[in-house]
Amino acid sequence: MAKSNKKKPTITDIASHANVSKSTVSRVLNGTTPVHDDKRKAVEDAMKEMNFEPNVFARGLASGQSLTIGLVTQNIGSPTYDSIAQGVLFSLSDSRFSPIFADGQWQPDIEMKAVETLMGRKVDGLILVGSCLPRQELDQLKEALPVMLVAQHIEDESWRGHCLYIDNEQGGYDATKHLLELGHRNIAHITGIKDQQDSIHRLNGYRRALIEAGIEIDEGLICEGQFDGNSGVMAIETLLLRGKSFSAIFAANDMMAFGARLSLYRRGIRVPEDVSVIGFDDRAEAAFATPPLTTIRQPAHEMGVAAADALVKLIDEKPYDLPVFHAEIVVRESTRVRT
Amino acid sequence: MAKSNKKKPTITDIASHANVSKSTVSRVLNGTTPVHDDKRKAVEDAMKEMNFEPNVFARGLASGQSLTIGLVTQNIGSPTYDSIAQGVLFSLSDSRFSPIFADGQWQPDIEMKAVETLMGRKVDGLILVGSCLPRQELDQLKEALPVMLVAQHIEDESWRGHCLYIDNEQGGYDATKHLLELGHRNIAHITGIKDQQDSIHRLNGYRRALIEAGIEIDEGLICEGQFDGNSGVMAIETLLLRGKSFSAIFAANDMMAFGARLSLYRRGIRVPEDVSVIGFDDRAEAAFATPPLTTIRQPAHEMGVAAADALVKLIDEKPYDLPVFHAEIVVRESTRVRT
DNA sequence: CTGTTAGCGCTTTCAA
DNA sequence: TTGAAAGCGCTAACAG
Repeated sequence: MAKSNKKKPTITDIASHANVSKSTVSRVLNGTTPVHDDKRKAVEDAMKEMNFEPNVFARGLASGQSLTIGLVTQNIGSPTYDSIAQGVLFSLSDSRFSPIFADGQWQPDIEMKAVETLMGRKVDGLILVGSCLPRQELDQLKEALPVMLVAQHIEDESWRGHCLYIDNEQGGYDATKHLLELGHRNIAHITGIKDQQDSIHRLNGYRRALIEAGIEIDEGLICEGQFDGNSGVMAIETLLLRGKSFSAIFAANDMMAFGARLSLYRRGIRVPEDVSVIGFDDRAEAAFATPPLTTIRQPAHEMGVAAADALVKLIDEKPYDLPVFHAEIVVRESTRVRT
Repeated sequence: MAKSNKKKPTITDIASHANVSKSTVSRVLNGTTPVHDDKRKAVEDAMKEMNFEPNVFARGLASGQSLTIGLVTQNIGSPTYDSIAQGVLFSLSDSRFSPIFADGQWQPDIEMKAVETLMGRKVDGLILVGSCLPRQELDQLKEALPVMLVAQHIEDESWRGHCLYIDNEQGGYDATKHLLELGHRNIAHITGIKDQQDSIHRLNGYRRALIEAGIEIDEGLICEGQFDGNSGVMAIETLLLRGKSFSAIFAANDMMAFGARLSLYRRGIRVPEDVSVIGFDDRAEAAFATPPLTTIRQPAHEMGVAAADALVKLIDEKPYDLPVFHAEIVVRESTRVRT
């Protein structure tokens, strides 16, 4: 494509070139109404020949559809969410929709602004990844346009089919169970951001596994983290300060697991010989940590793809069903039998 | 915002409400022509009161401007590029432009398609991060609309002010120099993807530092990698297979450094006691690796911000100047004096 | 199945 | 400075 030596052709040009009316051109463009094969052919040829591309704005103005979908993330550049976004992009890349991004930065008011920007651009649908918006706002949004929630679960009939998530409770349970099966009894847990859904569920899973195993929960073994590397480091310090002894740690995400592992390393506490460590997320680095980190993998990319697919179906008012996603444990070398 | 109980107001509504013509409303909206203060006030009040938002499509159709900028990345979800994208989003979030994304996946033809999609949406400007397009295509693009290149440097007068990059050669030089200053003489290098600009420059920096230090370059100490964790692992194997001895490694990015470190760990070769390792990027995990990784930091976020700022200025035909970015070394614990 | 006819909401001459 | 009027390119009734 060079600089436009000729003006871009419009449907009017195509119409006259193909000896039909604008409407007919529009019809073959949108497939809204049957068109005779010969006319269709003529139009298609003309479009090809003249290198026609419909004008998005004219279309949007006339139809009210924008052929864009809005993607709201929290803290772009963060672990799992990136992969989800990636999946969304991937899926959308061969649909007729284009994505527009906005970031909520984990703050409801910023997220609201982001959503409004997107709505201002008349997106045909919205994908919210890890939204922080209050339930009420979400309900209103869903009322206004097709919405998919990713990495979030609203337990209400009205949201059925609009939420895509993994069972974090189960993930937390599996992680803890794995440690239990290796013979560990004193298992510490570094939680995620307090009050955050994922954190709570993972913690609950931890509790359930322990209780099922008949182990009394020692609240002193539970440390609050912030999902970042530093809180992993701090957590170990806290644990040690509390004088707690433990032979295994379940961190609510990989970054904190890395931090914890570093803190142990600094103190000469070996992983996994002295302490087993398990994370959550399976970031790219997990497989190359020393030792490679056992963790819970979220099928983030797949979730992104599924979310986008579902949203497009939703917009088109076609039926769809949401695949069920499971977190799966990836056993590597940071966990081992208690000695 | 609830379900639209009322239709959204248009400038016509505002006009009648404020007792002026549509044109006047348009003028205060765009500030294209002076408007009397009292009329302006009336219009602004009406807009506020009726909660007016201009329709993007009508605007785009009438003006030809879309108020969107296209962001083309390679392999979203990858290290530095993410942060750049993040910076772009950040900067754009309080401009009048919204970003649209597309991914090139490191493949010129896919990237070209991505660009075309974006152009189809009439973006007002384009930011290409680590583009793979041939020079000729890029020239044509720049001819057609405002373009900023990030993480790429075209040395030509015509591209001055359109490229944002760090000096990778200098980064490679600094990394190697650091190792040299610690007394290392046998320094291995794991390169990035062959023929990729960044890789080449980092390699050149490595060479220059060695030559300056009067060390003859041993091609056997240079291993080709792919920027991923695995190639780091492989590189060490190759090096060992070649029977090369080395006391330090400069990996062209952090992921490969992690891989290399893991491979050494598996063999009981200690870092940094036996071998020093330095990476490039300063990913979030680098600070929490065991031991924390010495690396070269790219100010990715800042570059994204700068690129977006510059592009907006470019679109508005305002003057701007590009800040100069430097890679800086972050010394942590994976490198130490040769013993 | 196809053409005609109105707009969609805004910008932009052109006069006044 | 302001208003009137003519589209921007396309979709969507409405007849035929």
